[in-house]
Amino acid sequence: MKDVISFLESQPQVQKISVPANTVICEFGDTCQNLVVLKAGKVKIFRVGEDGRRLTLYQIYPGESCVLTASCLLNNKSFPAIAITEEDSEGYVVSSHLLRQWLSTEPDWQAFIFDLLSQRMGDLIEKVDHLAFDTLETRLMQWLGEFAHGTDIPITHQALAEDMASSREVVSRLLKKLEQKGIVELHRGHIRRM
Amino acid sequence: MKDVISFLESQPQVQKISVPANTVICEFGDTCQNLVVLKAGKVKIFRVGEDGRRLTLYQIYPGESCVLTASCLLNNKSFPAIAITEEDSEGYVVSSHLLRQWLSTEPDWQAFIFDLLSQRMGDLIEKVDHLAFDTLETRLMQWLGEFAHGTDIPITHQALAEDMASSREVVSRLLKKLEQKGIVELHRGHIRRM
DNA sequence: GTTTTAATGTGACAATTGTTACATATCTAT
DNA sequence: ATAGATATGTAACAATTGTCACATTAAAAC
Repeated sequence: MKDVISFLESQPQVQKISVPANTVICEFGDTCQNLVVLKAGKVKIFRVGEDGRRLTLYQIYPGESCVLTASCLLNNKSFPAIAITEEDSEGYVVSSHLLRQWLSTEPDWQAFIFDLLSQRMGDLIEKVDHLAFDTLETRLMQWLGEFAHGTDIPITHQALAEDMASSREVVSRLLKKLEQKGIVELHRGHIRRM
Repeated sequence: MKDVISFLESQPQVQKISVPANTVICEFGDTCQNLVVLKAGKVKIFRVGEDGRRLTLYQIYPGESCVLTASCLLNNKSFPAIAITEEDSEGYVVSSHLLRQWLSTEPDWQAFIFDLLSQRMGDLIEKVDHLAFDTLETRLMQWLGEFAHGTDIPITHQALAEDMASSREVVSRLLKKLEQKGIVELHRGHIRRM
């Protein structure tokens, strides 16, 4: 639930960990040993295609944890993506053993894990949906739509393209189109929703 | 685990249900009341885009259950897809209440549910991956590759196209290409892997 | 203030996928 | 055997996306 953090704080077995920004936490194929619940910072989980193109699967914010890690731990699979801190981050380290134990003994922990799993399941289905049915322009608008009107969204076209497994030129082109429609204003390094 | 069926058989509270082939079990937006564990038959879960195009998310075989339903039940969300029986099917009906209760009291049930969740999570990530990085031709080959060489795969181009959110003509065209490469043999109503 | 670096703009063209509009072939029912 | 009905083939064209090759511009570093 929302208060995993305070629960974890109260557990003496649980270690804290700090990781600087832009650090690879999990490589593709890694065997996960622990589940980390994020206390502060931001982590991005993405896949890399054979040609190097990337696709962001989801991001992890404070109070959340990585569903893929949980899935790996619970099924002894290897990590099927890459995880990188986008900001200086800290979190609580929960061993595979504790994860399982608490699932039986701590209803709140169980709820937290289930919430995690089904939340991300929904995210992934949405992602599948957008990839299968929507044009890149629609997906771009959808991405931008997650920010409030009048917001300066700090992102480069390159980063946006990587997020969507597309290329910079295509994203630039489409953004220009959106600017002509009056939906955004383009500036170097940031995009403003109108 | 593998023996949910015998576990469920031993529970007097659990009702059985039979559904004929090609019946819609869950509509988009439905509120799920029960989790059904499939005993026999086959169920397909798919999304429908605005233009009517479909995309199969996954299929459910005996001994399995619908992860989306579980996710809905555990988080009180509405069903985000459509479920249809592809064959005459029967299953065990587990109420939301029992589902939760057993999660605390029955380790095997807990394992079954977690397995379900993380298995499908993996499937969805694969699906995202293919949609984002692979051409339709690659996806077709991958689909066909799940069958043994020399197998007659009973499917029409139309059905294949629907499965991949594409159109019949494109699939026909690509299949022809694969036939010329000697990868498949095309016949009316079935495709033979070589 | 120049220089350097990073970000963006753009045109031309290729590849993939979708659409339209039929033709043809193969099964099924009578 | 003939008449639907269903499945497949295919050509021509449009739309979307990707790629290449640069030009331009804004910010950062010196």
